[in-house]
Amino acid sequence: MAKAHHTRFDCSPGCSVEAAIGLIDGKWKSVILFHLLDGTLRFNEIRRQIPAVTQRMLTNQLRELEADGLITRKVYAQVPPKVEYSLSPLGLTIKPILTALKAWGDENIGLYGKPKQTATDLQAASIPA
Amino acid sequence: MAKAHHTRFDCSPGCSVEAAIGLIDGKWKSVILFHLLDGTLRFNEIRRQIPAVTQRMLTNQLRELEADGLITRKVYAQVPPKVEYSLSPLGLTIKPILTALKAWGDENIGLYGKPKQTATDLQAASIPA
DNA sequence: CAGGATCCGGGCGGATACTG
DNA sequence: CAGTATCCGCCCGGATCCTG
Repeated sequence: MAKAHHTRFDCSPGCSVEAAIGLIDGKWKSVILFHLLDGTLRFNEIRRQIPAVTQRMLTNQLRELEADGLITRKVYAQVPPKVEYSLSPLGLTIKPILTALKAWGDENIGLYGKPKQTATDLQAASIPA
Repeated sequence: MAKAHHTRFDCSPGCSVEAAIGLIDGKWKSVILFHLLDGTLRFNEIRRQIPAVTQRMLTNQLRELEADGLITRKVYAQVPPKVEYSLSPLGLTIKPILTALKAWGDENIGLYGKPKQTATDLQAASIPA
C-alpha cells in the first residue's frame, strides 16, 4: 500500500472498510479516480480538472494509486514528454464506490461543502422517529 | 465541517466526491460509521470494535462526525456516565457507500491490507486488453 | 510537459496523566 | 465510564526552484 497512510489496521469486522478507504483516501485520490472514470488523462489535464491540487501532491497521489494497482501509467518516449494515466482493471472495479460517493455528495452537500439538510430536517422529512 | 480536514475544495465536477469523502475520511470515521450500522453503541463498545483506535482519536472522530451531522450523541445523566452513539438520519443515508466499501474491500483485499489480485491478474482474467 | 529535490511549518495523532 | 488536558514527534502537504 505504497506508504501506508493508515499505519495499520488490526482486523476487526470493519477492517475491509478501513482497507478500502485506505486506498481511496489520501486527500485527492478519490477525485483523481473519479475524473479518470471518463477515460485516459494526461498529467496536466488532471491538474486542470482539480485546480486546488499542487503538482507535488498530484504526482504523489498518482504514484500511490499506481503502486496500489488502481491506475496505469503510460509514458511515451518523446519530447516533450507525454504521460497518460488511466484506470487499471482493478481501478475500474471501484467505480461503484465513486459513483456512490458522487451521488451522495450531490444529494446531501451544497456547493459550499456544508450538508444541505440537517439531521433534524431529515427526521421531519422521511424517518418516523 | 468541524475543522475542515481538507482545507477547501474549489469546485470542479468531482467536487461533491471530494466533499463526500471529506466527511467519511479522517482515519477512523468510516469504520466507526460502519460499526454503527449495526445499531447504537456506547463509547467503549466502539473502542472494543476498533482496537487500534486511541480514546483521544475516537473522541475526536466522534465529535467531528457529530458536528457533521452524521451521528447522534445521547448522554444519560447518571453515574457512572453512559453515552450512546448512533447514526443520525443523515448518517443512515451513507449506508450504500459503506456497504460498497465493505464489499469492495472484501472482494479485493486480503486480510493483510494488500490487494489480492494485481492489475495484471485482472487483465488476464476479465478484460481483453 | 511532467516531473524531481529541497526547505519548512502545521497539524494529525500517539502516549500519558488526570477527572466528574 | 467517558472523556479532557498536555506534551511532543512525525509526516503531510504547500511553496519554490530546477531538469530532461
